[in-house]
Amino acid sequence: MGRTAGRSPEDTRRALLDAAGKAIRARGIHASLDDIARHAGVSKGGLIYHFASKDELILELARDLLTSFRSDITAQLDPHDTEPGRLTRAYIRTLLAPADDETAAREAIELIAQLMTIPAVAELARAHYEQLDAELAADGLPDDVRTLVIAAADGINSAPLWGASMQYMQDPKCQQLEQRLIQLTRQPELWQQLPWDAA
Amino acid sequence: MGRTAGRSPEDTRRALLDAAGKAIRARGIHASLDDIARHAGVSKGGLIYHFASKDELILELARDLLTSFRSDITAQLDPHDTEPGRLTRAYIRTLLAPADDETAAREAIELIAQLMTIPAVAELARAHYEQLDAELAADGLPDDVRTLVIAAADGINSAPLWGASMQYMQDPKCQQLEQRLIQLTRQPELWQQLPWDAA
DNA sequence: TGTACATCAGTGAACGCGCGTTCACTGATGTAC
DNA sequence: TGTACATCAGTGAACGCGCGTTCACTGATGTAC
Repeated sequence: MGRTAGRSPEDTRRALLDAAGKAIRARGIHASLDDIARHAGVSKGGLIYHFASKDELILELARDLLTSFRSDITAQLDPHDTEPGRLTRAYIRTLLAPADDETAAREAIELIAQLMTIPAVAELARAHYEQLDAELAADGLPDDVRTLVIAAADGINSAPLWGASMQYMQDPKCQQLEQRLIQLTRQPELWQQLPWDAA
Repeated sequence: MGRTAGRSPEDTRRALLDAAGKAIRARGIHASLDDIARHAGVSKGGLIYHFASKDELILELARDLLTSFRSDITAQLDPHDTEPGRLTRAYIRTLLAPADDETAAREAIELIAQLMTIPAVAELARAHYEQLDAELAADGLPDDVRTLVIAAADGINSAPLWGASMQYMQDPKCQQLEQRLIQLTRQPELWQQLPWDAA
């Protein structure tokens, strides 16, 4: 019956990716194409017109999520902040931002964890990770402080993966930690000048 | 043909769980029962004799992994250490221990991430998380230091999930961070007395 | 200590169904003239 | 501005196959006497 009235092909494609994300979050990687397609208001054949196979759909979904994760970080860059560590601060804000409705950053991360079963997705994620890691390394912070701060942000963010409730990150403890991590990026000497034992 | 010579049913069960872990790590949750069974030297019917369904096999595997993760932590407890934070230190050591052959702790964690698709596994993991979280909270450390230290350990440990190479944790940066996190659990005042801005 | 019998620990063939993929068609959209 | 035609954006039925589950059967093990 041809094109569904009032929707461009790009809209359909977008709807399919969104539906795929929602379905896979709910039912895991097993979510069927038929199910995904119907939730996007299209037939299975229509889905396959946009994405040649299930693997391709999933790969595109991963690409989409990784890209939007990266642009979430960029959006958190403070334009008035030109000090060393500005990207690291944006990273912290992105990972620790409370989960309001449209901040899909963390949901994206959970979803990526699911998609990792497909090798092509794992490879893609690895490439994104390396790129971001290199940029963070060039952000002007000393290694030891950056390692601490990034690890702590990653840890808070991945807690829900292991069973922590989603409200965990709203916890005042986490909010306070976020403030302190950001302060450390501004005053790395606070950490470095502590009387550390020799390793 | 009845019992295979020279192996007790418990051995077979153990072999099936191990094979399931290996197969799922390699091929994801899609790994077939036939494949798992054959790698354990048993037929598909033999597998189903021990585990009534695939979901049950996976649930038992998750139970096994979570239990061994927990006992890995206990094994890292220092019997001479009776100071506050001793469980936290064992936790740090467990998560940051370099991956030698038989320390399955981190591999277990990666595998659990895969198994989370099954709701029963997610529920089980949540229960384990809550239990451990409660014990860590009762470990005698101030909240802010514990939150930092646990988050940092979690972050380092979960990095390979997102694409970091497995050698990442062998990195001197991570080794140094481990030392410092442990020192912080012994001298929490180092962290608490830093001149923090008011939130 | 040998024998009978129940149960255990499997085998392997068959079934059936969910689901990814293919395919023949089709109505709406865009473009040339 | 209307018309013809190619292409786009789908539909929906059918196929086929991988895989989880069932089932009838069986040889080894354990136990009672």
